[in-house]
Amino acid sequence: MEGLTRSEVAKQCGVNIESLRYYEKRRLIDPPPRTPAGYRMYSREDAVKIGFIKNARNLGFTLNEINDLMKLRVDRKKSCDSVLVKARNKRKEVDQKIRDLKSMRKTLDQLIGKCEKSVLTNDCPILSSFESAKPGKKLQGGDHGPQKD
Amino acid sequence: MEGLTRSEVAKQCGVNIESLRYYEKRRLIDPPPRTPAGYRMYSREDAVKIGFIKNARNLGFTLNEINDLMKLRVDRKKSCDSVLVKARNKRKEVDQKIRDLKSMRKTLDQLIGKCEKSVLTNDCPILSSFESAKPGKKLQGGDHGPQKD
DNA sequence: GGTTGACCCTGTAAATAGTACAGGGTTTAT
DNA sequence: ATAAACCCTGTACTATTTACAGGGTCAACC
Repeated sequence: MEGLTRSEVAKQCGVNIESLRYYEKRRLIDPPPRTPAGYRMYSREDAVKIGFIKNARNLGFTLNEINDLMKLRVDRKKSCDSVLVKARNKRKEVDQKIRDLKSMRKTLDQLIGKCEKSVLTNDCPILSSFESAKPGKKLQGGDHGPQKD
Repeated sequence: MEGLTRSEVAKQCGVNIESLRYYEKRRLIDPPPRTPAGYRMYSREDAVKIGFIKNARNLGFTLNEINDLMKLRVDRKKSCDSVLVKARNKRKEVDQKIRDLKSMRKTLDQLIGKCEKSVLTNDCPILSSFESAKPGKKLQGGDHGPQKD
């Protein structure tokens, strides 16, 4: 019987053992086949999927969004259109996240630089990391409301 | 009485009204002063802080991590050393997140490209987004266990 | 002054994501 | 055969966020 046990997958992917059961319950992964004793046996593809989930979660995607991401594939049955729309939206989100993180990194670098030169600052410089969400500026039309499928 | 009400801050920062109470309970923000009737009145700095929290959450930081980030400042009282260590660690985390997101963006671009050309395929290209977490490769010594402060 | 609607307060409960644990079975090794 | 290290299930807990019920306050309008 080829396959990986729960703890093996968990170790390789850096997730908690229990999360695997949770992802199964949430239907992010298919229920893996079992050994005669009832032990789950994960395939290599399962492990890849789980690694992906772990990373995407770490980047702030919800499980629902991750499910969407994983369903993004070019399917013979459907036209590409819905996939394209979703992929482009995700791309925009990812792009914004990168910009925000770069901004944060820049701020951290400045802080580190000051620290190395022992320049004292009592205010918290990192708070000004995000130009995009600075309050006091009215957002025009940029409604960040709940995103639907 | 100068200040912003709960709903004003929530609107400006793009957070749910109720989150403000939660952040107060979790001590990420100081309890704001109240009007005679007991209404919370947030300062501009509160709003900046809340906007920061919102963004950092969106990037996958936990509230505890965000609290750490907000406490990063060069203080007369303490030596810079601990700040330096923390800032550098955060920088590393941020850097890794950027790398992961870039990898994801690349995959999305490939998917979009395929989709635009209507190249039909049934496997899910997005799963290969994260080279950094590819299972099947033994991590040597790189224990990604729980990160401590 | 009274009423209405939009706001605020509190406490509590739900939903999502993840973890922990109890009570028990299985595998492996000695 | 017995101990250690796994696995199973169900359940219950944390963290973060959101929703709701029951009630008070404010501004406007008649």
